[in-house]
Amino acid sequence: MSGDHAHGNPQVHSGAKGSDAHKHKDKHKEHRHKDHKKDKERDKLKHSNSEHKDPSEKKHLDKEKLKHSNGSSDKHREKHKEKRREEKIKSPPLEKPKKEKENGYVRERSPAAVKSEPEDDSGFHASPKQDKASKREHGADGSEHKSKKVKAEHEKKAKKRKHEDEEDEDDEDDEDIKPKNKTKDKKATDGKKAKKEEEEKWKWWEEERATDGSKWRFLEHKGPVFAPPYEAMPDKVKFYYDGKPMKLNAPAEEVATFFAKMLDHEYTTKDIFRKNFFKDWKKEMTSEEKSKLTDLNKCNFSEMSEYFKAQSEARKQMSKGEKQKNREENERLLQEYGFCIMDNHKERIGNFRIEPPGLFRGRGDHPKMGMLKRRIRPEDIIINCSKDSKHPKPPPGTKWKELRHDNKVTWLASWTENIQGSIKYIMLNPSSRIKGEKDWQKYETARRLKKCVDRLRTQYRDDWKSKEMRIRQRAVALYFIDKLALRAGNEKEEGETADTVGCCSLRVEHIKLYPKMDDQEYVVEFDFLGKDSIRYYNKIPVEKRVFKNLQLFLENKQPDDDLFDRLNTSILNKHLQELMDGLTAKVFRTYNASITLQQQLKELACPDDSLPAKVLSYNRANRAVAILCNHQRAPPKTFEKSMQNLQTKIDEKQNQLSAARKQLKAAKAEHKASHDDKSKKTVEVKRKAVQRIEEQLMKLQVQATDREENKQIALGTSKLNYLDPRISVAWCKKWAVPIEKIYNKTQREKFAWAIDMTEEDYEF
DNA sequence: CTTATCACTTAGAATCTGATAT
DNA sequence: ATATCAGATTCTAAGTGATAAG
Repeated sequence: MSGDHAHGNPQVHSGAKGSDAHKHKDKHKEHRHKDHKKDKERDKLKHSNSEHKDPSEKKHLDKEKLKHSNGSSDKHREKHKEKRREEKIKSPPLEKPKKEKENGYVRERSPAAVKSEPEDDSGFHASPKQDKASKREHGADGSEHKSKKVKAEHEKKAKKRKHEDEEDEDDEDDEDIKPKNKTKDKKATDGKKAKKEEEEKWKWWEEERATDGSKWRFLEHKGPVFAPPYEAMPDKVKFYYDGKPMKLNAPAEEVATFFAKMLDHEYTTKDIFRKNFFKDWKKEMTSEEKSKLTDLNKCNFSEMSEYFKAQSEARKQMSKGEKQKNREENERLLQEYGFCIMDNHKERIGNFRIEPPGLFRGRGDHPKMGMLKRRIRPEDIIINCSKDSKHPKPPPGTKWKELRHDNKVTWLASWTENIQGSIKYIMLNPSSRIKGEKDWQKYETARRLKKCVDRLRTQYRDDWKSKEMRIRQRAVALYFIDKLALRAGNEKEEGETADTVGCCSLRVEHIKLYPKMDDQEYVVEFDFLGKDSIRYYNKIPVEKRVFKNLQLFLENKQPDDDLFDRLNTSILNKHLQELMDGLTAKVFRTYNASITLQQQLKELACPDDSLPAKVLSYNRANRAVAILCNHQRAPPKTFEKSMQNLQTKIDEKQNQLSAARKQLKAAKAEHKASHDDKSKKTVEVKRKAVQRIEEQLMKLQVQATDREENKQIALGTSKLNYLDPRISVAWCKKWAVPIEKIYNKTQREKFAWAIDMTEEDYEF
C-alpha cells in the first residue's frame, strides 16, 4: 500500500522492438506480402526507444516524455493459432516494427510503467497509516454502501449547504422530503418537480440505496432519436465508374457516400477495409449495378467527397442566425429526448441518438473494418421503461421490436448491432445517480483492497512456490496485474476482432526474458497490443522466482501458445473473489491508480508553489497514473505547431521582461539621483511590472512543460475512470486550489458526489 | 467445464464550440 | 469579423465480468 509501490518509473520507451515477437498475422494473407515490404521500409524510420528509468522513484514521472514512436510491429493477429504457426514459419525472423501509420492506426505507441517495487523484497509492506483511512467514509466497506451511507448522510446534510457556492441556494425543498418510495404515481407532478430540482441539484448520495437488486422503481422517457433519413445526392454530383458517370440506386448510393466521406482517411487505403466495404456495398446494388461494378479501384467517389467537404464548409460559413437556429433545434431535441425521469428525478441520458449507419471503423488490425453498419429502425429497438409510465411512442407507421419493463437493468433502449452481433444500449449520463452510485462503489471496493493487499501479496508470493502449475501461473499473473496494472485479458473470438491481449491471454511471443540486462538481473520485456490495439512495451526486472517461473511456463511452447495455459480470467477472478468479497482483476487497476495518485500528490506537494505550479504537480501525479495504466494518445496533429506558438509567446514575454527590468533599473537610478517621491513611486510601479511579467512568464513555461510532457499521454481516461475523485477534491481543499483547475464542468458533474462530501483530510 | 449472452465500464478519436489571435 | 486552436463534448469501439446454457 501506501508505501510500497511508489510507482516508479516508468520507463517509457517505445519502441521498436525488434523482436520477432509479433508475427504477422495473417488473415488476409493476400495482402500480407505487400505489407511486409512496406513495413520494412518504414522501419527505417524507426524509432528509437529511449528508455529511461529514473532512479529516484519519486518524481520521476514527469520527465518522461515518452517519445517513441513505435512501431507497429507487425501485426500480430493471427487467427488461429494454427494459422499463426504456419505463418510464423514463413515469416522472416525479426521483423521489426514499423511504423505506423500515422493516422490511424497503428496505434501502438508505448510507454508503460511499473510501480516500483519495494525495495526489499519483502516487498509490499504496509504502511502504518493505512488504517486510519478507513474510518470515515461512509461506505467504506464492503457491503458498504447500503447501510452506512445512510447515516452518514444526515450529518452531512447539515454541513453541506455550505459549500457549493453557486448554485445551491437552496436545495432543499423537495428533495429531502421525498424519500423515494412513495410517490411513484404522481409522475406528473414529478415531472415538474424534477425540473426544478435539477437546478438545485439532487444529492442522491445522501439517500439510501436499494438493496434488492432493482435499479429503479420508476422510469419514463421518450425513446431514442433516430438518424436522419438519407438524402439523395444532387444530380450534378456524379459517381464515376471506370471514368464514366453512373447513377446508383438510392441504397447503393447511400453506401457509396459513406465511403466518399472517408476518402481522406487512411482506412480507405487498407485492403481489408476496401474488401469488406466492397462486399457489403454490392449487397445494396441492383443486379445491373452489381455486374457492372466489379472493381473498387475503378470507382471514383471524388465528386461526392468534394460535395461533402463543400457542405461542411458551407455549414461553417452559415450566418449567425442560421447557426443560432440550429443550435436551438438541437437544444429542443436535447430537452425533449435527452432526459428521462427515474425515480422522481429528471436525469440526463448519455446517448439518446441512435448510431447512424456508416462503415465500421474498428481499431487496430480489425478484420471487420469497412463493413456496413446498418441503419437502425424502430423495429430493431427494445424499449425499457416502467409499466406505469407514459411509454415512448415509435415514429408514425413503425413499431418497437419490444417493450419491456425490467428494473433489474439500467438501460432505456437497446438494439443488436450487425457487425459483431453485440447489443448496444441507451443509458444515463455519468452524472446520474445510477452511474454515480456504481462509481462510488467501485472506489470503495478498491479501498477495501487497500486494506488487504498486503495479505494478498504475501499469498501470491507464496504461491510462486506451489507444486501446482495452475497456482503458480495464477500467482505470476496476479503479480503482473498488481505490479504493472495490466488488464485481466479475457479470451476473444478469433477472427472477429483485432488481435489484442491482456494479462491472462498473453502469449509466449509477447514476452522475452533476459537473465541479465545491463546492470539488472531477471528482466522481462513485454511487447504486445492491448485494448484498442495500443502497444504496451515495457522492460522490468522481476524477482528471481517470478523469472524462473516464467522460464518454466515457456518450456516447450510455440510463440503463439498461451503463456498462462492453465489460467483464464474466470479462474483468476474466482480465486480473487475468495480472497476478498467483490475483488476482481480490474479492482487492482483502480486501486493502484488511485493509490499512486495519492502518493504522488504527497510527494510532489510544495506549499509555496504558485497556483500554476501546484496544478502542474497535480498533472504530473495524474500523468504518473496514465503512464502506469498505459493511456496513450496520438500526438495531436497540431502539436508541433502549438508548441511553437507557445514558445513564441515565451520568447516575447522574455523580451518584455528584460525591457521591464531595464526600465526598473533606470527608475532606480533616477530615484537614487533625485530621491524624490515621484521617482520612488516610479520604482515601485516598475518593480510591480517586472514581477507581474515574471509571473506570466513562469506560467507560460509551466504550461509548455506540461504540454510537452503530455504529448502522447492521455490524462482524461485515468481521471475519469480510475482516480478516486475524493483524493483530488481533498487535495484541492488542502492547497486551496479551485476545483475548476482540476475538473471541467462535465467532470464536476460526474464527480458531484465527491465534491460535496469530501473533506480535506480524506485518505483513499 | 466451455461457450454464449448480457450489461455495463473504459477508451481514444472525431467533432464541436467558444475563446483568442489576427 | 474571421481564422485558429485548444479544450470540451460526443461517439462508439473494446474491454470486464456475471450468469445462463450446453
